[in-house]
Amino acid sequence: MQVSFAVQVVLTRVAAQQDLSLTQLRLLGILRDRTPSMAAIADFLELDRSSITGLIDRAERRGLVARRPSPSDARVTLVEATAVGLELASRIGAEVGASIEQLLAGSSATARASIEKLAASLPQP
Amino acid sequence: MQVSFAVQVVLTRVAAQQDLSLTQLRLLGILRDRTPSMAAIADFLELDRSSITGLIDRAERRGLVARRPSPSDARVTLVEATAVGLELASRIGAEVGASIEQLLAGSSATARASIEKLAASLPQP
DNA sequence: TATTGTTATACTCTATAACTATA
DNA sequence: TATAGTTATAGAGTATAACAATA
Repeated sequence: MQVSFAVQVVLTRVAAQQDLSLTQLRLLGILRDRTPSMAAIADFLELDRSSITGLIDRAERRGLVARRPSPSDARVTLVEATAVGLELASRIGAEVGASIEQLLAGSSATARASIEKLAASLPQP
Repeated sequence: MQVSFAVQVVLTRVAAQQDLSLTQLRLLGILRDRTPSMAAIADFLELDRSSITGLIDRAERRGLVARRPSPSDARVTLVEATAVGLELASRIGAEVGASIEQLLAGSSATARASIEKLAASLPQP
């Protein structure tokens, strides 16, 4: 639990530096390599679909993402990161990586291996 | 990060089962063995003092905590868990412990030792 | 009929700024 | 003057229920 909270503090701090919430940070992470539907985003984040509407509204207002109609199903709206959003996502990814690395700075190779093994045993990410 | 999110999912689920937010869950955890001032709670949770007013209002409305004047300083309000709040905190503590234990079910003794060592190396909890 | 996304509504959580009561 | 707590206000995040458009 301590480890968990330490990581959350790191993520929250990195997000706050870019004036983002943890949810917006996770959204950008999802959009780095995908262009999911609203429903798919709700599934990823385990939120109700009605919550996604506002989330995407706010991200769109900031120019980080854009809505696009699905070519195959007129009911579906796809969401993609803009160039600005992708750039920010990339910057955040690097920052998070560095911060986690720093968190692990004092831990041995065997400790890291143990944690990786634990992570692998967890329910699907 | 995977480990961190897995723990957060556990905590959020346990809190939701009792119709509590993660913040209310943390509050109850704090009050298990303390009767802090409003300001001290703000420090623990790293939130603004104005946020604590509403947090305690809602917990008080649910009968989980009670405000009490400080005997030594008339400006200070102390917060203590009620019997109901303590009972709930205890139940939640057991539930969280069991869930984390389950999360670690497949991991070896050396893996656990590594994680404990990492936790010990982290900035003060 | 079932699914997708939105709207309307309500609540929690959080912060900033202004205020009061006390020290 | 400085500190503790509250209020007013604003915004993000979240859910439930009802709805329109499409499949």
